[in-house]
Amino acid sequence: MSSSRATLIQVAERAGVSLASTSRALHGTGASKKMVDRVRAAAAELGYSPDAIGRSLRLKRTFQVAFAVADIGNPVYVEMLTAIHEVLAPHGYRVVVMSTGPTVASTTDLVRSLSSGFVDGLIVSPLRTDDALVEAIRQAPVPVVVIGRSLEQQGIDSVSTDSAAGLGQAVAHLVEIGRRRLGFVNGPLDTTPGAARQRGFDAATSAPGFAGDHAETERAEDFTVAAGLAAARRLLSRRPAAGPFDAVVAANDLLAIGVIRAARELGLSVPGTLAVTGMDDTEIGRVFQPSLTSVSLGSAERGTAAARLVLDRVDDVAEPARQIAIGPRLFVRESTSQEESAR
Amino acid sequence: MSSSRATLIQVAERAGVSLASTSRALHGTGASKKMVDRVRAAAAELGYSPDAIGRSLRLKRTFQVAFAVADIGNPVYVEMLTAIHEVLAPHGYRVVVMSTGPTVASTTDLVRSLSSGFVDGLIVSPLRTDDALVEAIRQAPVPVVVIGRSLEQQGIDSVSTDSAAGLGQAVAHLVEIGRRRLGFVNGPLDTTPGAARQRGFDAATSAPGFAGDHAETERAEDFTVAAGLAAARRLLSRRPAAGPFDAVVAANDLLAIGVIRAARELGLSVPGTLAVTGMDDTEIGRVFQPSLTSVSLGSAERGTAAARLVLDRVDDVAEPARQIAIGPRLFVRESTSQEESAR
DNA sequence: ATGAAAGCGCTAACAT
DNA sequence: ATGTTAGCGCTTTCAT
Repeated sequence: MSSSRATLIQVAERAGVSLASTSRALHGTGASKKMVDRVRAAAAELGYSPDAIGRSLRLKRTFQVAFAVADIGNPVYVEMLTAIHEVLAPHGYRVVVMSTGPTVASTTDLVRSLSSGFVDGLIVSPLRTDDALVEAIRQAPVPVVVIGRSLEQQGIDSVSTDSAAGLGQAVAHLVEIGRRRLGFVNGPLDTTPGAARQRGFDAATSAPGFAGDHAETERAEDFTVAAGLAAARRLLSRRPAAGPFDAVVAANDLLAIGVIRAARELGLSVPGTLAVTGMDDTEIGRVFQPSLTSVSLGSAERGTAAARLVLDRVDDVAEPARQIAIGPRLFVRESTSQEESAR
Repeated sequence: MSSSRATLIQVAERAGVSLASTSRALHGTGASKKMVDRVRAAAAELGYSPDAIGRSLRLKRTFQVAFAVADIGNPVYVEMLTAIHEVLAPHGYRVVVMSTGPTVASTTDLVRSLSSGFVDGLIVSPLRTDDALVEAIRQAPVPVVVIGRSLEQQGIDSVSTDSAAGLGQAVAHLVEIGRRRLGFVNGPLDTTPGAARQRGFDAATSAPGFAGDHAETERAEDFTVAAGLAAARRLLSRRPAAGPFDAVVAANDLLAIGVIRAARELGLSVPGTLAVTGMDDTEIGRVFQPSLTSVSLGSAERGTAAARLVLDRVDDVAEPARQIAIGPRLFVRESTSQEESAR
């Protein structure tokens, strides 16, 4: 750790020119070649590097964008973060990771804290949403992009996906491979994804064309492996009149892994006796044994889209709110394949 | 998004008092109750919230700490990030995530960029280290804490772990459960962890007390599942004179998962025919099937320790460099247990 | 093309 | 206890 750093004034003195010329020379805006050389040399001698804070104060820009999520441990958010970073870094933006906590109130507080002005924009993926949060977002002093639910109506930029339709794809696939008695392990219903996925499952299994014999939901406390394991134990211990479950749809990959572990405990082979699908198409699901059939909701694409929206918004504040939708897409893997290689 | 925000001057005008009194009243330092009430009221009316940039410029503190890693997708770093966040957030610090890229040069650049002064400290976990990086860290204008290799000699705060010893624990365990022909799937040797783990494996398998019959290394391109799969295919296709491998030590959990997938391809049961150990004790390893025997290097603890070091350093710059070591610890799970429940 | 000077929002030293 | 004022490092208008 060295002593305090050189300022622009010191560079100016060293070069024997004015402060203004020094600034201009370093930015290459309207300065003679001679001036530029002279100033550059002085800056190099002093090991000068511009101060981000002074610059921000003057420009009223911090070159920082925050990404706020409930749980950075969830692989979905990590994927989004990586994608966001890739879009923003080339534009000179740093990404600040913030933890919201699971409640709406804590998320709302965080959005309100933006008024301290340490970021130029925010990308937030709230697990739960209410009117207060929506209002806080509208009042926010910097652009906010929401990943999760469409809030175009409310005049908020958002990137959404149709997880209900995604659930339909999973159900359709299971029926197509001959499964008839479906269980659904969902997360908490009061969360945005939980509610959407429940709607999707209910719609798919109550549609006129549904060829299955039975459909039943069990709710996990949380979108985690442990909660999925517990929920699956409860679900699989029940014996529907139509016969034992031959497939379980899980609301995300972590829950699906919990389901598979529960199946193994009960001596049910996957996918032989029990086919299992996940959602989010995570790396962990892809490398799991058996690898997980999963509905991709385009985590990386959503991150990319959100980052682009923020970038646009930072430049042009006036445009009307935009909404970008990323379609779900099913990837079939071992956990629903009849011809899985023997263990 | 509302219009521009109220400043302290505006609050002062509204309250009809001086700027200084306003600042003091809001901080509760030496102001009468009357003054405090008056100012608070004015602030509330205007919806005032302090500007982080103005404050930073004056205090020469940003209340930000950066965490720089090569690959935020690696679960180890996510665990560290979570731990760092938990320590720093209560102290009012935000955490900025930065991506270094895999090379030393890019990491060195990043450390040098600190001179722009947008953070009060840096926690960095470099995959590779060289003299230039060490020098850049010493020259850095803010405290830097290194997670990975002990750099106490160089006067740099660091949090290390003894992964070589950890490898010894894995080898000892395998020998103890009767395995005699060990393969080692390591990552790149020119990385800090790769080199340390190689030393650990070599030391453990060439020690006088080593009861095994054979020990051989195969190097993966990278510390990932895909690289582990490829390396394991190469390793397992070889037939040592002493007989086929009955155990593989992997340099981390991701590689171990790759090894298990390769074993399955080749029809080798794990742990029956082939016992496999990982390292890092990640969530993904714990929920994998079979769950992974793994050497914990205390990712969360290292993150916590690093965050505390930065915090101390921000307050007191003068203290001599400190080095904190977190001991490795073996967790035995299904991938090396003889009595694994049948699939 | 160059220089002088204002001012971004805040805190703290100094004066009253 | 309260007010006045300087100044953190930078960019940019304005004048030359």
